[in-house]
Amino acid sequence: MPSFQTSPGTRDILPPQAGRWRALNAVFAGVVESAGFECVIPPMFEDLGVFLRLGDATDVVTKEMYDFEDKGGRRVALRPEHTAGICRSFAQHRPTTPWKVWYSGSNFRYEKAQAGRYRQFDQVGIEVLGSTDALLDVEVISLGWRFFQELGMSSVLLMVNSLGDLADRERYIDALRAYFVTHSESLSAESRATLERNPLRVLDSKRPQDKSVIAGAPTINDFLSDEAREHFSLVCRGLDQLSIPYAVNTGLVRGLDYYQRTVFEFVSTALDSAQTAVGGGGRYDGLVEDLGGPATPGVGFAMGVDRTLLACDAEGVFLAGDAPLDAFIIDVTDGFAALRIADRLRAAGFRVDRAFDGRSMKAQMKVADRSGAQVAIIIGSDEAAAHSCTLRDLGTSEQRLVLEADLVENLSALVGSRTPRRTTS
RNA sequence: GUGGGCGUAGCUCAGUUGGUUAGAGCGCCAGGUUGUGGUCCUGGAGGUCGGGGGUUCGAGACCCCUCGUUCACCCCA
Repeated sequence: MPSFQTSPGTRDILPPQAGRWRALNAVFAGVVESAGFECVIPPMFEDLGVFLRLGDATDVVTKEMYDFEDKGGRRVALRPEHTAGICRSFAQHRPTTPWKVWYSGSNFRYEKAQAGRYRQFDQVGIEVLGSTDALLDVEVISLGWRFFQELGMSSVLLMVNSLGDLADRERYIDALRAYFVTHSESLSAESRATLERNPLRVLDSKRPQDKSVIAGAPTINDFLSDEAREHFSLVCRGLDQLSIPYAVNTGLVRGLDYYQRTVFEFVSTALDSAQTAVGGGGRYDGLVEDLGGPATPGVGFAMGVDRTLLACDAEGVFLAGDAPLDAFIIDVTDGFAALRIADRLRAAGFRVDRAFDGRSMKAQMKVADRSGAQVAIIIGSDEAAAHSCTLRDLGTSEQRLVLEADLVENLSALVGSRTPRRTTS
């Protein structure tokens, strides 16, 4: 057992899995940049106060925050999500609206790890600040949908709901509390405790005992203002226009307090663990103001990278790996030819690796084979004497002798031409 | 934070009611093939059996503690 290993809830993303993460990020960036979103990179930690706006009744704030005092006596916290930091950033820099940004990075929550849930977890997401347009909600949702489509997933379901405006929501919470209180003897002990803190969360209970009580609970529908109802109706009509399938789920409440009006969640039916939500988001019109900025509406989503890849595994899709090598150089002389040729071919734009430690030709050939390279470039004493090398196609096993001076041309013929890398000389 | 399962080689796992030097497959290294990979054959390296304590003549196995991991709850991506 080594002296050190990863801390609980964290892990090393090793190749080839790490290559898949980068590929997923690339797919995401491609989707959202096609809609005019630009990348933003906020800090990983912020003043604790930024995150306290997520809601003092939420677990994210009350027990999962990775907070600490730094050497200057500041109370800071590792971000548990990106949205609050991005709203703080907006309030600080006041960019022109609508501000359409995307991000990719780690978040931190002090929870006990389980399938699809880690203390350090990655999300990709988008936020739009400065517009109340319901069709913007649709655009945001549609980009999330397209992301899963481009990964090749077919197990993703979209659930939408409206939490109404602040006043609607408060009236609803009151009604919900009153209802649950009168039925509290039928509720589980856990749900009774939840009821004290946040009646909305009781709707999320997965305990069978609570099912019937929840089924009879008042729904948010009856409490929506005319404006909120119209907004939600536009969202649904927009999704219809794009032929994006969805289900209205009046029990969908989301875990953070800042949501208003539209909320949505993407769940994967391919996941059989307890965590099936691969992403979610909604509208948060009061958050920027809460953080001391101008009253600014906002809408966005975050997708869990880990869970999305788990769902891809379960579906057997998006099995992207790292790009293979073009060539592997085998030098059984003094190694200088490999050194020289590798440098030249890389400058010419090829992906090239080689062996070290003066191993036997057989050993180097095995490494070349495992590397996935298409071509082996072999330099033995005969080739070295003739300023040449043997090009062996590892797929067909055909090989021929070429002059070192003609190497780029001959390799191009086998693996295709490449664009030379930029040099300063 | 609470509860259950599991910790034996790099990986996946065997290991009988406690009984000699702890095994297999895959992977890795070397050789067969002194200039050629993917197949095959042979050999080799690699383990304080998660850690600590206890029971016993004797513990990988049994007991306690601890750490880690995993699944679930809480909650969430």
